Amino acid sequence: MSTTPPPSPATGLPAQYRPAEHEARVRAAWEGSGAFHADPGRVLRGEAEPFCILIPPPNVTAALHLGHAFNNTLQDVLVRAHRMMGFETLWMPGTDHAGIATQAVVERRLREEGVLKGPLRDAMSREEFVGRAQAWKDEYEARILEQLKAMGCSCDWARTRFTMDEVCARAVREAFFRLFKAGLIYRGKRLVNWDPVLQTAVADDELEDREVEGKFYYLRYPLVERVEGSENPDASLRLAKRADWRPVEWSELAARGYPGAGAFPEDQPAWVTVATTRPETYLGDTAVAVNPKDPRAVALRGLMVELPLVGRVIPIVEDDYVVMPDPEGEDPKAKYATGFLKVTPAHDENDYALYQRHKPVMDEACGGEGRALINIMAPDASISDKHGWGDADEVKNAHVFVGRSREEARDLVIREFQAHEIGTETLLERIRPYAHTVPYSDRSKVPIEPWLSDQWYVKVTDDRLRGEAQRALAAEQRTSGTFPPRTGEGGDGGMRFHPDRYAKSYESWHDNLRDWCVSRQLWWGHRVPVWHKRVSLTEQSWTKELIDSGLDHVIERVEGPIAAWSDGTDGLAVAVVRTRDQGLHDLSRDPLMPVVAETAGLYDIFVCTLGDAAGESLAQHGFRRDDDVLDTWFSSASWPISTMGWPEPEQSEQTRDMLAAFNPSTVLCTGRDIITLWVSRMVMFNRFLREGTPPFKDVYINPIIQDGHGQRMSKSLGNGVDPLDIVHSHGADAMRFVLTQIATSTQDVRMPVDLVCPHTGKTFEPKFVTSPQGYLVAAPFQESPGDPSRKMVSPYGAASGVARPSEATPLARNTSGKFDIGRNFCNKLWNASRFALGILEKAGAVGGSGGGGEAIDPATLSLVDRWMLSRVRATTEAVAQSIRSYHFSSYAQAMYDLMWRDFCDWYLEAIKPTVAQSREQQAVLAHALESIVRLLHPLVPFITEAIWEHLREVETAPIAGVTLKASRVDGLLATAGWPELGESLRDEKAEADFGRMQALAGAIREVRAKHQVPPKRRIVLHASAALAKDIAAAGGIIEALCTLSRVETGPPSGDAAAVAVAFTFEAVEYQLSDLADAVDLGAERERLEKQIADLKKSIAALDGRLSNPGYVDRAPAHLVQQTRDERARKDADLNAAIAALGRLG
RNA sequence: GGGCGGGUAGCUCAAUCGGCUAGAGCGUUCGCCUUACACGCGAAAGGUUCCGGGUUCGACCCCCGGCCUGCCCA
Repeated sequence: MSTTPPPSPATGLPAQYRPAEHEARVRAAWEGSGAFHADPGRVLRGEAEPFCILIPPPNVTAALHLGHAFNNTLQDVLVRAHRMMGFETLWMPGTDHAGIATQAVVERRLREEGVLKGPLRDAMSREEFVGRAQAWKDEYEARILEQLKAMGCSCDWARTRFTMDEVCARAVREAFFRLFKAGLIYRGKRLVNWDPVLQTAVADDELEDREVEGKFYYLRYPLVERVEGSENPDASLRLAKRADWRPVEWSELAARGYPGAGAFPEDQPAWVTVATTRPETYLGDTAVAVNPKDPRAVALRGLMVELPLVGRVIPIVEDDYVVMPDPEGEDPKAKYATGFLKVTPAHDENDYALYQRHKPVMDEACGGEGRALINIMAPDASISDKHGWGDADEVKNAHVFVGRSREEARDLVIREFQAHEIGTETLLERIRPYAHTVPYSDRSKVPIEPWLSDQWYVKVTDDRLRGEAQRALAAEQRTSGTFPPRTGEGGDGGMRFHPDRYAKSYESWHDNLRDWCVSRQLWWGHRVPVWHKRVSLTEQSWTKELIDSGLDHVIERVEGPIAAWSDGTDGLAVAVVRTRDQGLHDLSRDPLMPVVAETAGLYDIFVCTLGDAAGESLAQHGFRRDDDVLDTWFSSASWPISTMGWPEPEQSEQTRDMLAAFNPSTVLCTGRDIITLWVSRMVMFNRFLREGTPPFKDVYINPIIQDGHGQRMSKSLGNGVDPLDIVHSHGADAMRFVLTQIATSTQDVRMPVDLVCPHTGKTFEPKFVTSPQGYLVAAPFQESPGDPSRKMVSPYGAASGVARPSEATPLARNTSGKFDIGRNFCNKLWNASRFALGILEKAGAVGGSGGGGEAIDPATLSLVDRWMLSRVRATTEAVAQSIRSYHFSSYAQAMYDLMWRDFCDWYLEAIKPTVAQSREQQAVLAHALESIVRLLHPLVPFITEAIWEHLREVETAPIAGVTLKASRVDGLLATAGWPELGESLRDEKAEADFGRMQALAGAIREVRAKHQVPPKRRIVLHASAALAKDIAAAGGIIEALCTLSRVETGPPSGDAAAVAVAFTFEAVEYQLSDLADAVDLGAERERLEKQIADLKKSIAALDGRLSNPGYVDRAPAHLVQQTRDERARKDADLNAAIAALGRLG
């Protein structure tokens, strides 16, 4: 049960809203009530429409920053609004294990603690490490959930998930299994981004490019030619005897028409010069490439190149990828190029691509299929002949390099090239400095090694995945037709992006999709559920071999090219067997059984199981489980269904009926970088695994929060602001209001950040420094403003680990003046409510005495009351529209205007003299305030709930057309009804009439201000009979708003006339008197002269428009008429002002 | 290299379909502790809508070219 607030009289409320006094109490009431717990039964029984958001699970590497606060605030705004609107609302919370990122931070912590010195794998067991990571996860999960709760997020906390918990793990296992069974997961040997420290593949988005002052090394490779008549019995050039090759001399090149050959000594051996930034990789070179347009290319045809020192003979291939040299040119590549490219396909992406184009000739030279891919490195990036370098024993001098690190090997290669000669020259031609970008691992901060390795791939390019993702897009958002037509499955066209321009990003991503490497060489993650054994199979013996391998019970069920079977123990597991990846062809089309003569041999058999029991039985027969874990995005892709208990939601009370009620969910809210990483994959998985159902109907892409320097806030940069700091300095509601207000559809948001001095509590702008990654960040140590002897640690200092807070140098909190608007807004709301409650209390409307009775007919109300109700009605409609279209900023802005401008500035001021006596006005006041508080609740839930504790006690007469449904749970505002104001409350006449009164008040106030009339001084308005009648009809509001003592008809007379001032309103001149004991004529003249000048200027502009025949003839008639009316009004105003000035003399 | 944004008051941002004297908040200036709120109230000043062309009766908005800037993808 919720904690009941003390029923303090509203008049006793403090004059300032202090968030800390309310947030904990309100939060406890919410959490105790179960108000946020969704009931799928209501959806399935048709009692309520579902509204569902899945949280983008924050990763557990670090606490949340303002960017997350932003994203989650917007989700909560949607969720709270729809809950009040009567939807059965589910906001599914949870966190993400973030495999590599978490493993990296946990490793870093272990190293800081001194637990870890050398490589992780030598220091502890997998189980021990996972335990450590689990502890980290527990710590940060708790912090993150606490942050979300402190922000007011109304998640269904009882259903909180973690991507590695049992429920999610079950779904991930099933998803992998079904994809595997469908032939959509395969094993491939590819170049990956290899992190040699963490020793895992990393994704492209886990890289950062760094500008490096490197060097270009120019290496001379001797040209050779096959000795005529030599026979190579092996057909393998690699194995060719030394005697089979002879050096080519410059004179021969000259004879072949090689440009420039004449400049070299005729009888000396000739070479080509390759330029490289990574000379150590030359050990893996398997070709030299030249551009076919290069004039030297023709002369080189038929020749080969011998790799110096190691002696491998490799072909020269022609490829237009090669940059032609241009020493004088602008392009730095051409400027530094020699026109010859060393090709190291196993250690460079571009070279790998080039190899694909020249595979036959390169493989042949190296001795067969796939042999030109020579991997010369171990997983730690040291030079090794154990990972695919097959000819290290055959070539000369190779072993001097083995065992060296990348850096040592580079130096050694250079020294060797310097020490050896070709003819009269050294093999090293020259070294030039060269600035270039090198990809570094975001996690371990070392250069990435493109590395050839066996990995698991999801065949996302298959139509069952990519096609489904493309067809999910709403028809009107599609622009390209490059994907196959619809398959007729449900869910096509069900998904829409907001703002819609992001649909294009989504589309083009899929157009250029490549298969997705899902294995990671980590310990923290979902372990790949595949068991492996290498088996020798021949046509005669394959059945026996498989039986010996423990696959006996499956043999009879083998059908077709892809074999699948039930394991017979738990009735669940099915497995698929695949052949070994011999080359680089598509494995999924490679039949295993039956074995035929040409495929007989060694096979790698991979078995995927659903349950571990099957795995254990395989293990007994020598199968070994894959060590790798899955890419985090694999489990993220399952998030929409794993959280709801797929594949067996009925197994637990928590997940029962959830999929049926809430999949697809309503909207996903996320950042635009996530479209490619996550959105696409969720769509593929959800549609593949649930018969075409998309995971969500809408995708809302929120802007990005930048710091004061325009840099994106991020965990890894360390420039993030803890939302709890803002909650501390401004309150959760102030933060939420401002975050909503800045969520426009076009712009990212800049958020200048200050520090709060922990010694003095003062806010100040920190000193900034450039971080090692090149970003502008608050210096780790800061000085207290005004007292440099007192120091503190900045949040960046703490996050980056550069500085550790202590008692003497405590951690400073962040804040930002941006949130003042929200704080002020809350304070305004608080005081308006306090004031209104005080009035209602005095009138006896609090506590059940003033309610009931006949509904008030709005038509009988005073002008200001009708106006207020009309404004509330209009805003309710505008806000609903803003929410429907995800225009968060306009929601906040509409509420700001309604609460502050309309309700406080005009309505409350206008009713002050009358409300105490008018029960009708009290009813309007109560209904208007209550509507505003309800409309504001999704934006500022704490303060509105705190006000509601008092407001819900108010009872006044009902107003026809206003429906404010009661709270559904524990009397909480969070479950109260969204205000419903009927069309009957629309009152355009009241809005127009009140608008006139506002303009009149403005005119009078301007005179008061110009003449510096003391605010309390009551003055006299001399109006025409007609205006006096309108003022009277408005019910005394002009008198209140302008501090008038009275309204007189007719001009001032006697003494009053001498100190009266004229002003114009609606082109008629009126007078104000009793402004002061004497009027400052100079000020009055100045005021009128300025007014005349302004009027003349706008009349000239209007005349210009009207004198344009094109405008009068072609513009819509009503606009032309409008302009003419405007012109007439201005003219009358002008005449009145001139007359007034004339009278001043 | 391809794609998508942004450039509007000193600052941060609005401006619906091409049509109001281009609007807010902060800051500034002037006057006020007016019995809800100084985290407030009243008033004011402040604009070559990045530059150059074009379409149009009319352009912050549409088209072309350029400059600056941010992001996504390769």
